[in-house]
This record gives sequence, structure tokens and C-alpha cells, in this order.
Amino acid sequence: MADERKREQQPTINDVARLSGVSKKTVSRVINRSPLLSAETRKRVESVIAQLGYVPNPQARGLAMGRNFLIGLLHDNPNAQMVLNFQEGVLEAIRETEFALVVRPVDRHSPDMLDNVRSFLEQQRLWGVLILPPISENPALAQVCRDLGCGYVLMGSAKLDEPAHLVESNDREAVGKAVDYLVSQGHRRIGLIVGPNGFRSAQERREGFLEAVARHKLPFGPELVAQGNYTFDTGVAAAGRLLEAAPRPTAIFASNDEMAAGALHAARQREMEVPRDLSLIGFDDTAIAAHIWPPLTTVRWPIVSMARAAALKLINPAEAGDQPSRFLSDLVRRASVAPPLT
Amino acid sequence: MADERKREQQPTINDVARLSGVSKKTVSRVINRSPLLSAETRKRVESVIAQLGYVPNPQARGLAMGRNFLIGLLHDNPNAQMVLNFQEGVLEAIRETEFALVVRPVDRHSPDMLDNVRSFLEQQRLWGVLILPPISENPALAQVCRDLGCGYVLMGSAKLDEPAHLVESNDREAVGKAVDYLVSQGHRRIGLIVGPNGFRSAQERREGFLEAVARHKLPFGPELVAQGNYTFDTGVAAAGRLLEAAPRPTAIFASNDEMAAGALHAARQREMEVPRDLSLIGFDDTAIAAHIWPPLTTVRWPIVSMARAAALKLINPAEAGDQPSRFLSDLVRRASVAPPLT
DNA sequence: TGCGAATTGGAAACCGGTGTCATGGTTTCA
DNA sequence: TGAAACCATGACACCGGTTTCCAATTCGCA
Repeated sequence: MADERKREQQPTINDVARLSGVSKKTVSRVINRSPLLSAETRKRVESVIAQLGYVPNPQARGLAMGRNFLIGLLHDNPNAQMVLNFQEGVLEAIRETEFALVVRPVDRHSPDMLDNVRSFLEQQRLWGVLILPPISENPALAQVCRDLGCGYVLMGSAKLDEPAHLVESNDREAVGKAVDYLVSQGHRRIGLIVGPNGFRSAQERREGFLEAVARHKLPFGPELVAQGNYTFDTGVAAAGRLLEAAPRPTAIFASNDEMAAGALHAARQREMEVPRDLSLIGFDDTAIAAHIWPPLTTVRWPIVSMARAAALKLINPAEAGDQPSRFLSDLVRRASVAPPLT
Repeated sequence: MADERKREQQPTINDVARLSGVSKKTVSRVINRSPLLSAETRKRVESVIAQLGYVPNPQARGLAMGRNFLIGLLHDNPNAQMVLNFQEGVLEAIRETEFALVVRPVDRHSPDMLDNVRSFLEQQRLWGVLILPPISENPALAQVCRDLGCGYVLMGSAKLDEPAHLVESNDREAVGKAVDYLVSQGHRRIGLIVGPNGFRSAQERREGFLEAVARHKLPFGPELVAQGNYTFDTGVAAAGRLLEAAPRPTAIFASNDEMAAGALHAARQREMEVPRDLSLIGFDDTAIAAHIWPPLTTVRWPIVSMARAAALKLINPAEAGDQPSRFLSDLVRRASVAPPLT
């Protein structure tokens, strides 16, 4: 009646060393791809490793090397789909490595947010962290990482930090494309739902919109702008205000999909049909965009690729160099845009 | 010109021991709340710990104890919101502990899924894993955990495993409530969109539906059942089939929200209005339910509480006992149900 | 052929904790 | 009063790797 619950003993570096007739150190050299090692020894050790199914213990490695193989993901993101997509990209990048991903949501409105993050980093001694917007826009967070000697990469839309710590998307240009598309369909009066103040992404998207408006010499004024804070409800309210203007805008660009869905809702409350009476474009291409009716034309962030790039940058800063990684967003055309009635 | 990048040296157990004039072992006893320790010594050591801001190194602890303080989350869930809500619950449970959460998506259709999971567990030597549906319904996964001596808790809707490893929701009863509600509104011909074969949750929900149909003596037949696989598109197709029947059902219960959203889409394609021409109820109360038009009446899984319970069960199996944790779901009434036209 | 340099492998210390067992002091009970 | 039981505590090995330092071997070149 053996104790079956007991963890099956896994082979250690000592077993490998003994079976291949070399010292621990030599095995360690094989694992860490040390160049000063005869090809023959390496092959012999590798075959023993394969035969035993040996896997180095990350704990022991981490302890000895003074850091572990954990990458943290810090987020406070209202957009679940985006966070999950991001996770997917990171995991793709670290699949064949010894790294693992630790997620840590953060409450950006909490007064002790920084202390929380600090104690988390102190305790877990992570290799580094990936920080998603909007908290990536908080410079104090990056400072905490620097203080603690913890690696970090920020996701964002502008110059938040040194390029070595940045992966950015070109929201501004992408919004431009969206407006271009509306104009090509014949729209001239285009409303804008901006995101919350203090969000870099909101600012970038607004500027992209304004640049495009200027480029096309479209009519513009305060009655064509309303503010939301990236939630569905504020989207409803903001669109409501835009639709009271006379003449009404024939199209609305919302700074994210949730607010665009809210705008759709608001249009329905006024018995307007989308896209017949109003064209809509969102931003982010989250799941909701494809699943509402009509399916939403929106801007797709290449988030999975960005996540992959960010993870690689964190794991191997030297190789990634000091260049920020820039990614282009694309317009996804669905059914929420049509030419205006007139 | 000191090397400023260097990680600030954190105090170790040795520092604490030296400053409080006791041995490492005694400090260790304080950390682990060992009962055989004089109150006075404990107080002295604790004050030194506080003064130094000492935090035990989880790596070293993990190495010495043979397991680490990482909880894994295994999921292959099409429902991003649910996964994230689950994460939230887990994190709430482990906030004040030394544990951290590692997420690991899994591709349930991949042939080497089991090998992937196995090598992940072998490498990371997790304390334990939480497994979300639908993969929690794969008994081979639990077997891998047992083989490796890794703790695990399954989220599910039925007797998938011993109670000590289970946190369950009462889908069956919840579906009953949904049908009761439709009947109370006057519906008699109710269509069912079931989930994919082999999913315990799909089976539970179907059985709950059938029980309710029998209880209310509703008409029923194969023309009132269609199958989907929990995605939007299959929801569209399944609803399409149901709506071809004559007489048409006046209400449809879909086994998840995505398929319910698909059913809404299908109704629109047929120029039917919801809820005037067709009432709809979904399941899960994901974000999409509240954001489509009309907002969807659905069954809300208390997922955050369940996640919290699962995490506690994993961390402290002794305290949690052998009882499975059962949670009740609620019907969330929104605008997708109305009395039938007659 | 001889000598220093370069290559390769090993012994032992170390990372920061926990487990085992021994120690000395106090209390309990016969 | 002595033995036994029972604390609280400490010494030391150990977890499974990496690193430092040194020894042994091979190699190049005079």
C-alpha cells in the first residue's frame, strides 16, 4: 500500500551527471549552451537528458541566479477580450522557453495601487513585467520597476518611455484611415466620441481624427464631439448628445468598440437604423464588434503580434535592441457603414 | 560610478536571524506560524521582520519544500469575459497570500494537448491547477495531475471527480428557472439550442430543459431542438433550423450567450423582431448579453465566487473538506423576453 | 622536446529557505 | 528526588541548480 499521492520523483541534474559520467557543472554548461564544451560531451549529455526526460527545476535555477523565470502581466483593462488576446500572444512567444506568465490585475483608481504593485514585485521577484494600457501611461509604475531592478515593457501609443521599454501601435494613423473610409463613402458630418481625459490612447485617437478632418476640410465644431470613458453606458450617453445636434452627423467614430456599441444602442432608442440613418466605426475589434447587429466596422489592433514582440523584448532585451516596436492597425470593414441618405 | 542597474539587495532570513539574535530556523518558524514558539521570541522576530521589510523568497521556499507557490489556470474557453472574471475571483482569494496565478491556455483540439499540459506541470512544478470547462470535463487531464502529484480543482456542473476536487454550479436547476419564467410569460412552444456533444455542461443544460418541459407538460419534439457548439455562428445556424418549423417556437433557450446572440442574428435575418416575434434566453451572462440589442435575458453563473472557492480549496484542501462547493445561478431578466403574440 | 596557453572537467561554496535531530531547561508525576 | 515528558531553540544537512576557482589535459609554437 504505497503512498500513491506522492509526487513521482523527477530526475535531477545529479542523475544526469552520474549517468553521463560528467560533473553537475558540465551538465549545467549543456543546459545553458555554454560554448566551451566539446561537441562530443555535449552530445552524450544531451542524449542522457532526453532519455531521462530531465527538465531543469526553475525554482533552483531561479534561486541560484537571483531571478526567476516568471513574466508578469499588469493590467487594469475594461476590455476582457483584449487582455486575453494579449495573454495569447505572450504565451505564444514563451511557449518553448522556461518562462511562465503570471497575471496581475491592478486597480488604477486605488490610492495604494503603487504599493500593491511594489510589494507584488518584491515578493515574486519577477524577471520582468508587461504593462498594458491604460496603466502603462502612469510613469510612476515604470519608476517602481526601475527602482526594483525589474525589467518592464510598456504597451502604448506614444513616447511613454525609452524605446527599449516600449511597444507601440499607431492609433493616430489608423483613425485617419477610418475617417478616410467614411469620407470615401460620402460622409462629411462626422461625429467623434472621445475617450476619457488623461488617456494617451484617447488623446492619440482624437488627434488622428482631427488631422483627418483637417485634411479633408470637413465641417467640425464642439457639437460634433462628445466624451465617454470607454464603457458602453457612456457610449450611449455621448452618442445621445451627438444625435441631438442639427444637422445630425451622418456618421460617428467612437474611440473604442464598447462605446460604438453604446452608440448603436442610442441610435436604436431614437428609431434610427444603422447603417441607413447613421454609419458607425469603432476601435479595437473586440469580440463585441463582430457580434452586435449590424456587425461593426472597426480598427483592428494587431494585439497578438504586439504581445509577442513585447514578451520577446522582455526576455531578451539585448537582441531586441533599443528600437521601439511599432505596429500598424487595420480597418476591418463590416456592415455598420453605408453611404449617407441625402 | 556604482552599477545602478543592480537589483537592490533585499534582506534575507539570515539578516533577520542575526538582528534578532536567533537562528534561521526560528525565523522560519515565525514565518510558518509554527505553534511551538514562545510568544516573546515571536514578537521580537516579527518586529525585526517589519523593520527590515523582509519578505521570504518564494523560490527558496519552493525549492526547499518541493513545490512552489504558483497556482495554474488551465483553460480553453471561447468566453473571454468568463475567463477574466474567473481570474478576478482567484486573485481575490490569493491576494494576501504568497501565491501567484499563472495562466495557461490550452488547445483542446490539439492532439498533444495532454503532453503539453504534462510538460507544463512537470516544468513549473505548480502547487496546483484550476481547470475551467470545457476541458475540466476531460478525465485524462485530471489523471495527469494525479500522476504528477499536482493538486487540482475542476470547475464543472456535475460529478466529474471526487468532491474534494470539484466546484460546481447547478446548471440544471438554473435552466429550470429560465423555462419557468418563459412559461409564466405565456410561452408553450419553446425551442432549445443545445451545446456540443460530450460537454457535461451541455448535457446538464439539456436535461434541465427537458425536466422543465415535462413538468410543465409543454409540447416537445425533435423539431424543437437544434445543436450548436457554443459559438456565435453555430447559434445562427441552429436558430435558423428551429425557425423553419411550423408552427414556429415563440421562444428559444440557447445553452450559452454566444449562441443566443447568434439566434438573435438569425431572427433578424428573417425580419423577426425580438422580443415581439421571438423571446430569447441565454446562459452565462457574459458581457455580450448586456450589450446586444435587445439586452439578453440570461442565466448568471456566480463565477467570481466560484473562482474564489476553487482557489481556497486548492490552497488549503484540508480546511475545505471533501464537500464539493455548489453554487446557485440566477436568472437575469432583461429585454429579450415578452409574452408571445398569441 | 619543453613550456606556456587554451580547453575541459571537477570540487566546493553558494543562493535562501525548510526538515531532522540534538540540546538544555523546565515541568509533571511517581 | 529522580525519571520522564515536554517545551523552546539551535546546528546542520539538504533542496537543485549556478558560480568560482583550480587541476588536468591537450595544443601550439619555439
